[in-house]
Amino acid sequence: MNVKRPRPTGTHHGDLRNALERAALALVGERGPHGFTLAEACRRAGVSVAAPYKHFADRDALLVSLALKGYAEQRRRYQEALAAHTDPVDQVAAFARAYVRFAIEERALFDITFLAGLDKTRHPDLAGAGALLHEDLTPVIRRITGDPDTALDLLVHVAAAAHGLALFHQQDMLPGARSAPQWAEEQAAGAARILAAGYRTN
Amino acid sequence: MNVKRPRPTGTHHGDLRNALERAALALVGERGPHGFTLAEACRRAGVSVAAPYKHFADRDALLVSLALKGYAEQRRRYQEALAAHTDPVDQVAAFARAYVRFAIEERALFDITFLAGLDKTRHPDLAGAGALLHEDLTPVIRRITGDPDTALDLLVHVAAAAHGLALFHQQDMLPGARSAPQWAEEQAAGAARILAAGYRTN
DNA sequence: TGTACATCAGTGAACGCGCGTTCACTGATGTAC
DNA sequence: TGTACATCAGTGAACGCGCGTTCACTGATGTAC
Repeated sequence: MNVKRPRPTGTHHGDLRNALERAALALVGERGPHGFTLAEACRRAGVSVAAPYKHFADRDALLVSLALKGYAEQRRRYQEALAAHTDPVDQVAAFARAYVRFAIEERALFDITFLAGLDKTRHPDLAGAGALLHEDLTPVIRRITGDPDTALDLLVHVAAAAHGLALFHQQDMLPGARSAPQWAEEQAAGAARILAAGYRTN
Repeated sequence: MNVKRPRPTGTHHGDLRNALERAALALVGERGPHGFTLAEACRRAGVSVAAPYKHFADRDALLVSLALKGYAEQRRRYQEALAAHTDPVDQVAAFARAYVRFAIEERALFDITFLAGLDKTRHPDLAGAGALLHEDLTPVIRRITGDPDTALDLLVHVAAAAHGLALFHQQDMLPGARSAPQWAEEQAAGAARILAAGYRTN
């Protein structure tokens, strides 16, 4: 029962596609949004540099595959956050918190979806996956402010605040106790509440 | 009177340091935060690849020099924004607008200061320059909410919202009319006002 | 159950590329006399 | 004003490196009979 046998059955890896994706995530986690190279991922998967081309068209295709997983995971988390509340302001706050939490807990996925510089015009699937997130959120925001136009404004504000807090946290730009992950999450929820309240009274 | 002579006086360029920095800015503007290479900058400055080492210790040193200029320009803009108003909420709104405007008008400088992945622990000057920005802003925020701790919270919220809006704009993630630069600026100011009001009533 | 065979996930060597950096050098510049 | 000279900003050739991608190949796998 050798669990970590390097090559389970002869020359066939058996799970190379996943192994490469895992290696890519690890690389981005260690080295930042642009830290992934095919060659290093192969090294870590214990495989020759030509092997990935049996599973991915090219280097970018592997990143796109991960970006799609990133969008799916985000969507799952946001839907869960929305479902946990009934009051729309609570829902928006929970979304903002979930946004920052995703950026922290799944930093590599977050980096790939937002900071790896993937060209969305060359990979239309990505644009579609991003649009889905938007669709899930708009009905919630509409309950806060009726006008669809200002509703979108509020959504952008909340997402921007969460995004900014996530990046500030990630880049260690927050001083002292504010560098804790919970602080960033908490503040994203707080900012979302204030913004929602501001839009409600308008 | 040949104004654009490629090499004004013999083998001496005369203004190579600046020419390299300008080429680097152009590269980052065209290719993104990681688009700068020493070799390409040399090509554009019409100079051999060894020439930069007479002016910069290495590749990173050139970027650091530009980052410092980026911080200085930001500071100039924020001080100007603050000086144009007396009411602290107006000042915070003007700061947020100036933040987004800097990101748009001086995109390459913005990218280098925030997205090029310069290691601040290896370049302490950068950390110091960032701290200066913080120092200029805290007295203004203190006038909105007396408690220094919540004042810092508000500052982080406003900066985060502006940062997020700037990045969303830069990455073309804002739909339709919202993709205009003025919209992003306007919304940053609006978000700052709402956040400031929220903290005031707390 | 045993054998022949098509499939296809891997190998390993090679390619061209652009990069950052180093080196001995050269020749224009500005200064001292 | 003219000349000798130290300085130093440039050259150009070379280096080693890691990268993405291609290619003919090999050998284990699972299937048909």
